[in-house]
Amino acid sequence: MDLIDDSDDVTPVPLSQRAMAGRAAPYLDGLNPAQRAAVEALDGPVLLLAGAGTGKTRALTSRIAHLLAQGRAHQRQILAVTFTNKAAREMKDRIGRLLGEAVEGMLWLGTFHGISVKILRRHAELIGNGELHLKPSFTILDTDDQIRLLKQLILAENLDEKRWPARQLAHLIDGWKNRCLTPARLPQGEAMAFDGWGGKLYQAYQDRLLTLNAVDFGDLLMHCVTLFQAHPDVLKQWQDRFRYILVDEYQDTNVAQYMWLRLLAQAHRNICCVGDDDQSIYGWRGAEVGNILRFEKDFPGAQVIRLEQNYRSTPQILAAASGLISANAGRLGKTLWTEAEAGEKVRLIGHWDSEAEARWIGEEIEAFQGGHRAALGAVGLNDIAILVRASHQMRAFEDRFMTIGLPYRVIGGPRFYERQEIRDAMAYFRLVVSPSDDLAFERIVNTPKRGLGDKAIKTIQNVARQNAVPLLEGARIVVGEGHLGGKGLANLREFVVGVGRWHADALDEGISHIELAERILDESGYTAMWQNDKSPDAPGRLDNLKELIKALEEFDNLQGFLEHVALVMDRDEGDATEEVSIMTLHGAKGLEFPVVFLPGWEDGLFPNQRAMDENGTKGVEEERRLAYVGITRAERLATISFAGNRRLYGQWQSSMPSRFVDELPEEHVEVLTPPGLYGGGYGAAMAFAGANAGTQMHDRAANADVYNSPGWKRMQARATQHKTPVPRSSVTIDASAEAIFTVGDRVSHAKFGEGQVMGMAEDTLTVQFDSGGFKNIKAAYVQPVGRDDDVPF
DNA sequence: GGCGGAACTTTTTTT
DNA sequence: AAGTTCCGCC
Repeated sequence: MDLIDDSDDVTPVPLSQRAMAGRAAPYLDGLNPAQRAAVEALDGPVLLLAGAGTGKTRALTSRIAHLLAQGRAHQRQILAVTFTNKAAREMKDRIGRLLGEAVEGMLWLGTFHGISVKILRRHAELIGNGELHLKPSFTILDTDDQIRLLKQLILAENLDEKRWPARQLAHLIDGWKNRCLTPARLPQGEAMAFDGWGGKLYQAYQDRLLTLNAVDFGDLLMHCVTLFQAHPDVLKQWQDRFRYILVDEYQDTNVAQYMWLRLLAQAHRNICCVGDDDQSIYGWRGAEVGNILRFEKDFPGAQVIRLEQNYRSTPQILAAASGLISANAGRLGKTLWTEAEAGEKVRLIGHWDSEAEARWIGEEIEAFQGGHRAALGAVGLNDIAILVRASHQMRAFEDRFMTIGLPYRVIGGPRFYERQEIRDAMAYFRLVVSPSDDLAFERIVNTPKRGLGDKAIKTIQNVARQNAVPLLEGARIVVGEGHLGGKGLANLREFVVGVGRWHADALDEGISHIELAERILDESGYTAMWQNDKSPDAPGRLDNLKELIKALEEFDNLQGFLEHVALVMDRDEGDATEEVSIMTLHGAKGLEFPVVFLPGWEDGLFPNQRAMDENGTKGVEEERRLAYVGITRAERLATISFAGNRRLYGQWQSSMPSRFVDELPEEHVEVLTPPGLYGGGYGAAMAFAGANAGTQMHDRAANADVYNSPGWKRMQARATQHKTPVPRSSVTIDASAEAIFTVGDRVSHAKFGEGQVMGMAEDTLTVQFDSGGFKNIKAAYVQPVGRDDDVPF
C-alpha cells in the first residue's frame, strides 16, 4: 500500500470545492434506491449491510465521489480503510475512474496496517517504555522474523523449545495484540498462559522489539491505539483531519481495529461501515462478528441501510445459499433478491475418493470447453474457479490437471515475498540500508555458506553485547581482533567489508539502487550460490531474483522498496492466459466467477474439525458462513461435491458428507449420480438415486436419509477395497508416448527436474531423474529437453 | 562445521 | 506424502 502524502499539514482545508456542488453527478447514475441512499447519507454513523454481490464497492466508491463533489471534504480529509491491499487498489482504481483523475497520494485509502504505519511514523518517539522509544525509521517484522526472535527469547529462558514452540507463543501474542492487550494490560489469568511464561516472554519480546527499533504486524494497530489513548492532543489532530471515515468489510474487524476506529470517529461520528455479518470468516484471527452486530449500540442513531438486490447470481444459487445460511443464529438478517432468470439448480455430487472428485471436475471443465453446456453461454477457463476449504486439497487438482493438460493457476499459494531466496535477498538489502538490522544480519551472515556456524555467531553476539553495538558492528570488532579462526574469519571480513562498501554505495548518488541491488547479490556470492545449486528449483529461484530486481524499478530507492514490501506481500496475479483458478474459500472472498466448483464438502474437512473442536457451535457457524461465501461466488453454476475417502497425512480416511449438504434446500439442488457408480456394482447408485424410490439418475434427493442409507454406508466400506474404474478422459493425451519420446531421451519435469527416459508404456514414461529415483510419469507431464515443442506441461 | 539420512510433524484460513 | 528438524558421522 502506498500512501504518499508528502504534507505534514493536518489542519482541515477550507471547503473550497463548494463550486462543484451544483454540477451533475454522473456517479449517481444507475444506482438502485438503496445504493443511492447509502451514497447520500453522508453525515453521522451509517451501517451499510451489503449482501454478497449487491454492489457494495460501487456504493462505497460513489460515496467518496459524492463527498468530494459536494465539497464536504478535501481528498486528504477522507479516510477509507480496507483489509487487503487488493481491495484498496481496486477502490483506488474505481474512484479514479469515477472522478476521471487519479487519487494517488491525497486520499487516505489503504489497509488498517498501512494507514497505521503512516500515523506511527509521525509519532514514533511517543511509543516506548520509558527508557527506549521507537524511531521513525522503525522496521516492520514479518511472521518469520517474529518467530525467530521469539525462539531466541524462549531459549534465553532456558526453556525447551520443543515443549514451548515459538509458533504457539507467536499465536498467543498475536491474539493479545488483536485485543489491544499490552503486557501491562494483560489480565493475570492470560499472563499465565504458556505454562506461566506467557506474560514474561511477551514483555521480553516487546522490549526486544524496541531495542531493535522494530514492530510486528499486531503492534501497528496496538501502538496506534495506545498512542491515541495516551496522547489526546495527537488523537485530536487526527480526528480533525479525518472528517469522514469509511470502512470496508467491517465484519472482519478485530478488537484493536474497532478501538482504532472508535477513537478516530468518536468526535464527529461521520463513520460509514460496510459489511455483511454472513460473510464474517476471520474469527480465527481475532475478528469479532460482534462488532457489526453491535454497531447500532456503539453509534446510537446510526442509520442502517441494506443492500439486498443481488447483481451476481441466479435465483437458484441465491436461494441455495440463503437456505444454508439461515441455519445460523443471531444474524442481522437480509433477503437477497435478483431480477436474473432462474438458471440451473446448484448441483450436488458424491465421489468415491478425492481422486475421483478431481477427475470428474476436470472432465466437467473439458465438457464446458467443448460447448456441451450451451445453456450457460460461453465458458472460458478464466470463468471457472475451484474453491477449496484447505490448501492441501489443491494438490489433487493440480496433479489431475497436469496430467490432462488443463491450464490452471493457483491463487494465494506461497507468496512471492515469502520465498526463501526473496527473503534472503531482502535481508541483504535491509542490512545495507540499516546496518543495525540484527535479524537481517543473522539471516544472511552465513548464506551463502561462509563457514560461520553456531559458534562463530555466538562469538559475534557476545562481542556485540559487550560493546553494546549491533551485530554487524560486533562482527567488525571480531574481525579486527581476530577472535575467530581460519576460513571463517577471512570470509567474515569479506562480508563485513562488503556490507560497508554497499552501504557507502547506497549513499552514492551516482549508483542506481537497481545497480546496487545487483551488485550486492553478485558480490556477496548469493547469486552464485543458486547458480551452483543443482536442485530442480534453482533456476526458478534465479528467475525470482531477477523479478525482484525488476520490481525495484518502481521505486526510487531501496528504503522505499523495503517499506512497501513489508506491508504488501502480494504480487499481481497475471491473468493474460486462459486458466482455471484454484484457491481457498478465504481467498475467494470478494471475487466472482460464472462457474464455481466447491469440492470437499465432508464433515471434518468442511466444516473443519479443528474449528468445531476449538469453537463449538460458533466454529460451525463460521464454517457455514464460509460455505455461504463459497456458493455466492458463483454467477451461473455452482457444483458442490464430496468424496467418501480422502488421504490425510498419507492415510486413506473415509468420511461422511458435510452437514452443510443436508442443509441445502432440496428444491434448489439437483443431485447428480457420479460416473462409475451406476451399474449397481457398489450399491452406491442406490444410495443416491434409490433413496426416494426413484430410479432416475437426476432425481432430487438431497435428503439426509440418503447418506444414512445402507447403500451409502456400503459404499463407504467398500471404497477402500475397490478402486474406482478410471473413466476414459475426454481429452486424448496429445499422442502416445512413443510418438514423442524414445528410450534415452532427456526430459524435464516441473517438479522433479531433468532426467532420462528409461522405458515407456502407452502414455506413461519411466524416467530416471537426475535428482535420483525412478518415476512413472504421464508423457504429457514432461517436456523434451533440447527441443522447443510445446507439449502441454 | 557440513552433509546425509532418520524421525517427526503437518494441513484452515492471513494483514 | 512431504517438508522440516534433528542427529550422528565425516
